[in-house]
Amino acid sequence: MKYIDKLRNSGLRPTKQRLQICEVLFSTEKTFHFTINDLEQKIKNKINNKISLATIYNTVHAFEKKGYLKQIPINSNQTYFDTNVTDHHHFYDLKNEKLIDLENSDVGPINIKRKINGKKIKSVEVLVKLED
Amino acid sequence: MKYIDKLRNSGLRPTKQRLQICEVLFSTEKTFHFTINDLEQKIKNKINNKISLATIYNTVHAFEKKGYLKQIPINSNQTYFDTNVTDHHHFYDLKNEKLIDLENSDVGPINIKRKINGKKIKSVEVLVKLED
DNA sequence: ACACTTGTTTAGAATCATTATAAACAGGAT
DNA sequence: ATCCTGTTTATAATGATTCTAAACAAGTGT
Repeated sequence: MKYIDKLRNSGLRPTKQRLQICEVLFSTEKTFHFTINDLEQKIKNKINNKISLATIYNTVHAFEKKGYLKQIPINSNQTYFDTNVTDHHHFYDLKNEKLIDLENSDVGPINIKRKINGKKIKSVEVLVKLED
Repeated sequence: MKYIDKLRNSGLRPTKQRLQICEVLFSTEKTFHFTINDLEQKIKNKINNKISLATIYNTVHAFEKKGYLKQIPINSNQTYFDTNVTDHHHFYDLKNEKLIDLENSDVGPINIKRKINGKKIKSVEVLVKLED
């Protein structure tokens, strides 16, 4: 079962709650953006039972650390996550405060010419802010 | 006096406190990154007298709206601002939680091929995360 | 110079996302 | 089944940001 692998890989035991979180995050083909609150709501809707915020934060952060989720760099009062962990970027519509995926092919290769001593590049993320 | 213009342009009256904030933000040739707390400290050091946080937030946000300051899109518990409002990008060193400027010429032109109906691009920002 | 209106500053309270706590509970190895 | 250790939970603590409302200052008109 792939959820169990994801959890074990993230250093987490496969508990009932965590499997339910996985179900919400990873069962659909379509990827999506979410905040912790969005996720809490989705879980409440899907199963008929709430999972405490502490558990949700905990699990999401473990997945993020292992690369099963990505944080989207944006200044907002809430942290946004993405279930799409492939290399890609985002539009951010300032008026609606909505994120839109931007495929890598829509941006073209980004070649960072400068090097920082002793550091390697973990990710390159482009945020395109939109206004009316 | 250019500070007065910046303030008036941002819809703010040039008060003593706001001029002092301007002095800290815009008097040096060298640009810098800061959080609201950093700024509060800098002000305390520069003048011998504190300015209330409400005033600092207020002024910084007005400047940001007018483009005299830029928010740096990054997920952190604090919001980062940049006095460098030219087109440029950032490295973010995950270990030290430090930002480093990345000149446009070190990234090369970024051409966003996809268009969103009725929206125009306000900014394109690249964040390069660094690890050891 | 004075008074008046309206914008500003301030300290402190309120809010809200996130993190910490510690007690009850559950996995899973033996 | 037992035991050890990790997990869940409700709730409290934290900390950045925003709100509030009272004291104050700018700028205008007299």
